[in-house]
Amino acid sequence: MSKCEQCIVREFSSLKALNKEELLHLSDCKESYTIKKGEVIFEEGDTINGIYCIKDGVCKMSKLSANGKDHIVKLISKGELLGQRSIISDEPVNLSAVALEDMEVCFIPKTEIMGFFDKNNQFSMNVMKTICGDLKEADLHSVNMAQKTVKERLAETLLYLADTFGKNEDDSLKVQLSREELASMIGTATESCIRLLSDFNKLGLIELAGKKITLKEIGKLKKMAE
Amino acid sequence: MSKCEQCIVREFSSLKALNKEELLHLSDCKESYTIKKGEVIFEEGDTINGIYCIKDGVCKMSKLSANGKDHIVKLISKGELLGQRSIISDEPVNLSAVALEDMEVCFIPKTEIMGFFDKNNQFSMNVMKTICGDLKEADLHSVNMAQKTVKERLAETLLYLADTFGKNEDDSLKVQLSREELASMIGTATESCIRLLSDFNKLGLIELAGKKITLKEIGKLKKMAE
DNA sequence: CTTAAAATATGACATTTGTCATAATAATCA
DNA sequence: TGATTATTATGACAAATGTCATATTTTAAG
Repeated sequence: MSKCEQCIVREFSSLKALNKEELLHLSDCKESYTIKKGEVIFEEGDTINGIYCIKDGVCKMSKLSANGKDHIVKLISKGELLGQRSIISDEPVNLSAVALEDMEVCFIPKTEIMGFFDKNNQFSMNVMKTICGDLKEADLHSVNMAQKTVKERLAETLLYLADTFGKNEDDSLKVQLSREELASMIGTATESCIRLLSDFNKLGLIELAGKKITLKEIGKLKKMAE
Repeated sequence: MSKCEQCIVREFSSLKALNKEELLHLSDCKESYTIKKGEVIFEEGDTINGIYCIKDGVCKMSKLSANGKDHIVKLISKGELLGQRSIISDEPVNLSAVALEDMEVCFIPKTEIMGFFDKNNQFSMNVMKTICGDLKEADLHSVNMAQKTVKERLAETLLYLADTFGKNEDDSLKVQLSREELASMIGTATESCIRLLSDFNKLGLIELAGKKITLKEIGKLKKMAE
């Protein structure tokens, strides 16, 4: 079993507040998993008994809307914790988590986390700050959904994907989403998303090669996203 | 100066975790204000040096979108705390707060709040739970904005207003929003909002009398909101 | 009370977006 | 490899929504 003390990823999450003793204890009770692309980590409504620390890979967090469509609320990647809200609120999770690539995660039992909350004030503050950041993001996201056009949202999302998850050597976006997934992120019909990507392509803003998307005119895309 | 110890509103917020000693101290350093309808409590980008505890009244929390329109993200009323996110993140506020009715609020300095975080674990947990609840709401809100039609969002919002803020003796909604404000909540043009209200009115789902809106067919509205 | 200003309402029309059909391409599997 | 299926792409059209013009009503100011 790998040691949490030597795990670099820990430094990027609230867990950085833990001391040596706490880390040793954590190493003993955490469980490491490998999750294959497409696999479900948990589903909306599930009761989870701990949180997941993402060591590697990206997953989508989505919610089923009333009309039966899946809406991707956000993407989560290396260094982030999954399921904090559910544990703190003591409620089932309200979003589903599905791996977009092969992932490495560690599961930390609820009891352990609650212990940290109890004894490590800095950890609590870190978690609180993270959730506050999430809340700010979420509010901004609502406004964008409500006020921006589909075209603006697509441009914005492409830029976000490039900024957050980076590019391959050939300059194409690292996270590969299907058109359906991309549509579900920006909140539109798959066909509309495809059509707009085509338009962007024809305008020379992006380049399409199968599933690969390459941003060509960052400046113009930024202008387009307003 | 009123005593926090005897304030009933406190029982509805995270502040319920405070003990007698803490409440006495709080009474000394808090400041009570009256805010008139339409007055600004703070604006997006302001640095605030504490949080506001709403004793009475309702205010709107809004964000300016890129196209210059104000979008109302949520309404806050009696018993809620304002500005927690900003204080915890140590950042300017990201939403503006404007009174929709005359309000009574208490201002609690940041130092005081930070002290509670430090010494009162239950208070911290309460705040965390509140923010987690807000986050869940915000995510749901995003999905609704992205997936529901304007009509559905209007029906939903009317029901929300009735549920959350109640009705007057004549059965009309207690919180009075202008058509423009209502439009800005559901994320649509003012004219579209007016038009749909007219439609609802003609269908007998609601009744319009000036600014007053009365819900007539709750069941049908619920079905409409999906 | 009268008048000006703001808010609400409605029509006409343009634009955006969704839906359904179908074709073209890519991915998967026997 | 070839056949089958899923994904991507595009056209045609319908529905939803936004915009602008202009009444009508309500509210506020003098």
